[in-house]
Amino acid sequence: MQNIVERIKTSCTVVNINKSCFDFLTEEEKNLIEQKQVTVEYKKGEIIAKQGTFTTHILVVSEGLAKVYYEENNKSLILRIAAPGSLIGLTSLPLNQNVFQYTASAYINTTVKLIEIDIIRKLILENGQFATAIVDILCGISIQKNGRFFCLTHRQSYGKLADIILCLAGNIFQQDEFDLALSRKELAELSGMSTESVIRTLKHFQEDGMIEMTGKIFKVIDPEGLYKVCQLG
Amino acid sequence: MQNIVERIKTSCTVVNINKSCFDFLTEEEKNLIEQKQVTVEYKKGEIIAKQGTFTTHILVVSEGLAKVYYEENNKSLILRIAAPGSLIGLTSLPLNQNVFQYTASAYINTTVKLIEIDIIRKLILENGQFATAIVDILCGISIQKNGRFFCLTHRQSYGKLADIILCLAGNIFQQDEFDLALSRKELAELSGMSTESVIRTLKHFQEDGMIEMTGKIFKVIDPEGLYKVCQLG
DNA sequence: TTAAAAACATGATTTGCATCAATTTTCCTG
DNA sequence: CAGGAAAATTGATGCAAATCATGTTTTTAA
Repeated sequence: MQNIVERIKTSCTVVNINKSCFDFLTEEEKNLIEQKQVTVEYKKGEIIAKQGTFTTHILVVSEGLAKVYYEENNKSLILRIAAPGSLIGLTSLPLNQNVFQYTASAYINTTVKLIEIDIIRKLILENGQFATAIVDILCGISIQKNGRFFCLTHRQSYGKLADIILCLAGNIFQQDEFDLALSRKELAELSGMSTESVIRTLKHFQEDGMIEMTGKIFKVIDPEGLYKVCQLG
Repeated sequence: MQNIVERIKTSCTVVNINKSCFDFLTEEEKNLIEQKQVTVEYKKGEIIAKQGTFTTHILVVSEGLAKVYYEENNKSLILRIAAPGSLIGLTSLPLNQNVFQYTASAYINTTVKLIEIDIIRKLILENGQFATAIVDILCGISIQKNGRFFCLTHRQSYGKLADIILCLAGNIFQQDEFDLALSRKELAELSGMSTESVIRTLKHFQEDGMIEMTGKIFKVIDPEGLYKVCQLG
């Protein structure tokens, strides 16, 4: 299963990072960061960063799972899920954009490291390898977002939900069976559909033998089938 | 009018660049680029870069207007409009992502400069100011994409079209009256709706006195009104 | 200059999905 | 462990917008 899910490329909501940008720092630079670094723990549901507030620090998710979403007119759009290793707040790097461009909240209990954004700016200026790594991260987020964008605008409900399920199994939990931390409502928000539709569609998938559910325990039985649903519907 | 449109922030499809990243290069570095630089002219409709092909060069739009779109399953999603000054192909900067992540084609006759991507990579590594400028551009694209993403997923037809019209007037043509180079079909593609719906909605806007149309000559009469439509519908 | 093709327009029909309404189940918390 | 709240479920209804069908105008190219 693991192989299958890995093989299948979904418009996933998570960006996987192979190598941390911090690996490219010198000992001295690492110290500079660690000196001023602060670690904060957030409980499930708490807001980690609020859109529109000043970005004084870049956030590094070290444990847990965060939801990164854009807000406008009391509506929200989930941009991505930040898993351990993800950076939050990079879009505030430009000096004329010194405010969070999105909100981040904790799906589950989440630990975050805070690094002064000016230090990051300084490192980009001074360490080419680090700058390259940051560029790579930004490009990765961009590519992932294109896929998700396409998914939410061009697919219909079955395809959208199938995509999210494959993403959760393949990228977040990385196994075919997992205890879903998200409610149906959150699943709905993630796939851009109504809660009721999510429930009906999940039931359908179960009846077709593509998934199994016992409460919040999910099991993906037929990833290839789900993938086909993505492509068609 | 110019003031009004500038004041109104839309989820616009264009990224405006105040300062070029190339301004941060030394004379020597500029020469390095110009030595190997090639200029190519594309006719209306021609493909400038095709998704999936190897990115050997970064493209700089110097004249004209290009459509940047993501393709999948014979469907396409317009990511942004590249106006003069825009860079195309930055998402291929990561070494493990050496292929165009989207297609670009010319809306109208367009002139493009080709710069070897390895030179750009080298400059990011060596020139911190340049690296910072590239990061800024990537962040700008990201922020713009969030707005567009939200617009296409959370607004309904009236709001989507109003947004695009404001964007065209305010950011691309930068005046209240302009000769629209795009067909209704292209307008539909941009706003993620059917051609017929675009036609009907435009008619509505005209009847409500918000715009005037004579063939392809567009005039925005009531930008505030259109903006309200964005917010509500 | 004329034929063919593309773009524009408008009315009728269909449909995917949200919304609404009403139960049942699960999960907390005092 | 009880009872109140939130979450999950199921069915009925409504609607925005796509699709279909058909006609008109404009553009293009031979």
